[in-house]
Amino acid sequence: MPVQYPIRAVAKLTGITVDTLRAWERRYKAVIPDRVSRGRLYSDADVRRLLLLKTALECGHSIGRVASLPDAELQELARASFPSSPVLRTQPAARVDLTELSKLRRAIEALDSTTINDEFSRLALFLSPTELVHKVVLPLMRLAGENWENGIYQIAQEHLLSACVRNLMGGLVRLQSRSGGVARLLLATPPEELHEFGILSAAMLALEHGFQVDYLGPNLPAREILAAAALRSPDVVVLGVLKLNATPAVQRDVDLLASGLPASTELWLGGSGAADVANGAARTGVFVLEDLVQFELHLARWKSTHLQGADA
Amino acid sequence: MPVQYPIRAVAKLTGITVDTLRAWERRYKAVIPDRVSRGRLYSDADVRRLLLLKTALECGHSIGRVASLPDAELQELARASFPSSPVLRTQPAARVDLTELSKLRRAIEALDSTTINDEFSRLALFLSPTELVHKVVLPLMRLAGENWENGIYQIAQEHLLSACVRNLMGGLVRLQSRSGGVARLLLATPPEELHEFGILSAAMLALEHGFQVDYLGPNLPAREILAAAALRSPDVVVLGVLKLNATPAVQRDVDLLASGLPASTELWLGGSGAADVANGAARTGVFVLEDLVQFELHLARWKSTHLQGADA
DNA sequence: TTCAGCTTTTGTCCTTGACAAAAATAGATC
DNA sequence: GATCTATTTTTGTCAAGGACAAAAGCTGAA
Repeated sequence: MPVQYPIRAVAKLTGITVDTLRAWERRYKAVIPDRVSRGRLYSDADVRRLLLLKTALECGHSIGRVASLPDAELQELARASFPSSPVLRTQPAARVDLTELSKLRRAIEALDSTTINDEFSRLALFLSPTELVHKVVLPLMRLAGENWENGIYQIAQEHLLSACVRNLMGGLVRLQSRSGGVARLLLATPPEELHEFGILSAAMLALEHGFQVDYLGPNLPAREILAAAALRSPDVVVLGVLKLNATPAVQRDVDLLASGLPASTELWLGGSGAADVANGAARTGVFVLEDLVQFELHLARWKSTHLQGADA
Repeated sequence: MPVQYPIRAVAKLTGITVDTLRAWERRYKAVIPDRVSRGRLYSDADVRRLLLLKTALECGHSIGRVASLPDAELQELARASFPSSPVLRTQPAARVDLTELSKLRRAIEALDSTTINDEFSRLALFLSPTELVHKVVLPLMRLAGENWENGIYQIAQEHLLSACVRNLMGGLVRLQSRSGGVARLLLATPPEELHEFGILSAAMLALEHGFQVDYLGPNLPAREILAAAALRSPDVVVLGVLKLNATPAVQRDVDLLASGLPASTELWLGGSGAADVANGAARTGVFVLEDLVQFELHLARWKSTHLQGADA
């Protein structure tokens, strides 16, 4: 059941004027939407193609040249982000250029949310979700984390980047939700945690490994997390605990979770402060994962032990 | 020297489609812009009149009835129906929205972010930004706000809904970013504020009115906001101050902003606690806007007085 | 009153033609 | 060969008027 969009919706979706959409069709037959008695109906594939065409234009090509190219070539073209002449294209562009990241970095520093979102969606056009996570999002977040520690970034930058990444996450969630999902994870941090990056990165990684993710965000008291767990009945609750010296309040929150969650639900504690608070929580199914590498390993292990069949 | 706008700029400025603008002129001669060799040129007065017509429509009048009224009567008409909570007016509205909203409400209660995002983006295709804001986002937020006070909703629900609305905003930002926008707004709340809803709604409304919006999110100390303002050099800084009894800390933050911002930057304080903290801030360009209705009015006023800049 | 049917209103989409700003090309001069 | 100007092509945007369907308004009957 192919979803179809009327022209105005496509204009919204792609940011291309209705005038231009019609002109492209009339002159170059860039896309040929279905027609009903009154009006055009664009398919998902049409919209994707239009987005590709748009990025090609942004790379300096002219519509007349690229309008009739097949989709595959357009995709390739989008990879070559630089407006160099198509002939001189020397890079197979298998990986993301450093300049891409520096462009994003500058946008973050300048609090320029428009550019960040634009770049993200551009990259999402030709990177697989896996690549997107590993080559763009995680490096950026690591970088941001470091800069934060060095006092270069400020809260505003963290908020902004987090918001944009969550944006992206929304897209990934939609892709993932089709294939059933390996298992359901619920992620949050208790109050008093300074950063959202860690738990957000974890959420991205889990998504990318095919898990269903409920990302509740930072700053949630244990009572709330328990209530959410009751609603969503996840297989695992992941708690980000970054602080090294846990306050009694945080300790109590962790204990509350450990004892309040049903026995069938595992509790994973992530972050450098995780080991400290885990000691108090005597309970099976509690795991300490000090960094994202351990977290990812654990995800893989979980998959292999809890799944017999292969997944997509 | 009368600045004049081409039709597309007017469409962006007023939120009225180019088709509709032409139809109104053709059928009712609602406004008669100047003509040059090619295309219409609307004056500031024309734009103001169109804005008045639009508010008249939003008050339930039909275009055929009001199109030929003189400006003064339109103004009267808008004033007459505005003070009685124009947006919140329990309209006959659409019955469809009720089922839509209840579906969304269930999704929020169940913390089902996938469904929320899907519904939002689906609605965004068929509703104009105006409708989206007034008929979906604001009612939901109001509902959520109430339920929060009654203890039905919890922090998790607020976080989730805020995140999804921000997602939506991201989409609007991209659409709006094209033609420079009317003016640049920077929105945030100081620390200790409980809710993000108010300032988030304000951001949506501003976007919908064609302003460029930098949404920094909740919980930002004045120092950060000042730093961000230095980076983005906005025309207006909007600060959400919901709490009724301002703590000294909040008061100090507001004072810091009032004195730290350049003279050319206005400071708008929104929320029920705004009046309290504004007293201390002796400075021109400080405005107190107690609710979203006032905020929207102020936006419209700002547009009609400051409309003179060039556009792309 | 309420409700089914009819009429008017009104927003949106269509097509074709046109124009101007920008880009590309060609030609001329140093 | 390089630089500059003039001409052609490309391409986004606007216009006019016709058309249609969903919504709103209106009618008369139950």
